[in-house]
Amino acid sequence: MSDGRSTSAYSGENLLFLTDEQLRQGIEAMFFAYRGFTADPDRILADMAYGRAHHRAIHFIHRAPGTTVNNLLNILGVTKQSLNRVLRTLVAQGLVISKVGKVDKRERHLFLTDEGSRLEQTLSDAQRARMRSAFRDAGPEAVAGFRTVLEAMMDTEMQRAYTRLKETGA
Amino acid sequence: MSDGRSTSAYSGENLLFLTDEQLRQGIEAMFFAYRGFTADPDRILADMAYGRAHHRAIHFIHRAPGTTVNNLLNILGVTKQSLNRVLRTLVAQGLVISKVGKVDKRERHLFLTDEGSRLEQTLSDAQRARMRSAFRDAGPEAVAGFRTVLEAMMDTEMQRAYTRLKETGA
DNA sequence: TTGGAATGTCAACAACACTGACATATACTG
DNA sequence: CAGTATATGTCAGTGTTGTTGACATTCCAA
Repeated sequence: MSDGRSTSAYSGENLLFLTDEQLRQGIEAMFFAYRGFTADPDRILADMAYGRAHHRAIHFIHRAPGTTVNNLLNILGVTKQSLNRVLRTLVAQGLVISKVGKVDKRERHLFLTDEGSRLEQTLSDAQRARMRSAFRDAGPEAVAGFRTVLEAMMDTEMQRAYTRLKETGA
Repeated sequence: MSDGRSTSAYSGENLLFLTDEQLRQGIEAMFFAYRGFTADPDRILADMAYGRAHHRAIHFIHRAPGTTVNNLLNILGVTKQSLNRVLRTLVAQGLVISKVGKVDKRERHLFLTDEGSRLEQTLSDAQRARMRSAFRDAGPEAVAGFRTVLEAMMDTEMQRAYTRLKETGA
């Protein structure tokens, strides 16, 4: 499976960007960048009783208000027990409200309260500030490439979820 | 702090890629892509008694054989207690050996055993396969942009660590 | 020799994930 | 209506990974 430098044997095309060394640099770049990506919200959350899991829930409830628990479960890719633990605290602290569905009363639709929205703003401002700085430094072409590679790296189900959210937001 | 659509007010330049909506898509792309990025090694490790922390330690020991514990600590960004727990199991299971330093006997230099190297191969083959597929689908220009944005997203200390590793491997 | 640096170890704890089992309410289907 | 399926919530137990704090050991250097 390991190519070594065999990829450079492809004659006409320039496939040097697919050498093992290039791939490894990509892997390490993902690792270090993801640390930076989560660092700012993590710092904010550390002072409160919340963690990264709360941030994720709040983010996607903000993004798709009225989403059901099941929908959120699929997006976040965790078990219902794990999500429920997070949601329970968020509801108890008054950051999220859970409304029984009108057409299907088994479903719970999730919304941020004003306080929940405020926290979402604070967290996403911090995260966006870093993303904005990185985007600005890199320029539009680099950003387009960044998005192309990330989309190609997702599992297909997540590509669908991502695309659905993208279209919602536009 | 929140720009709204104010970024589009910049007259001459095309800064539409810096709107809040674009930034949010970037944030979500990072989230979903990182899941894909770790999914394959995680599946392999789930069958063993190891987790993602073991993978990271093995990766960087492979990358820089003979690295000291302290050096690894800085790269991984965890406490020595947390790393020590991982290293202890890896040494106990015979995947890693820890050699007392020659010039400074306080230091421990870390190396993979043959078995450790085999596991590293298995894990990195899986991770590289996904990265290779994503890179190939996206093309060289996109890959260059991907790397540019990720580097801009790192903390400065991590940029240094990343660059140092990059130069080592080249 | 004293102080500081590097490392290791023990203990306690928290966040966040997992599985498995079970409860409840609702909806659909035959 | 009876039976099954779905959506959600909850309890109990477990594992990985991270954290602090405290303390011992070893070694180098002033």
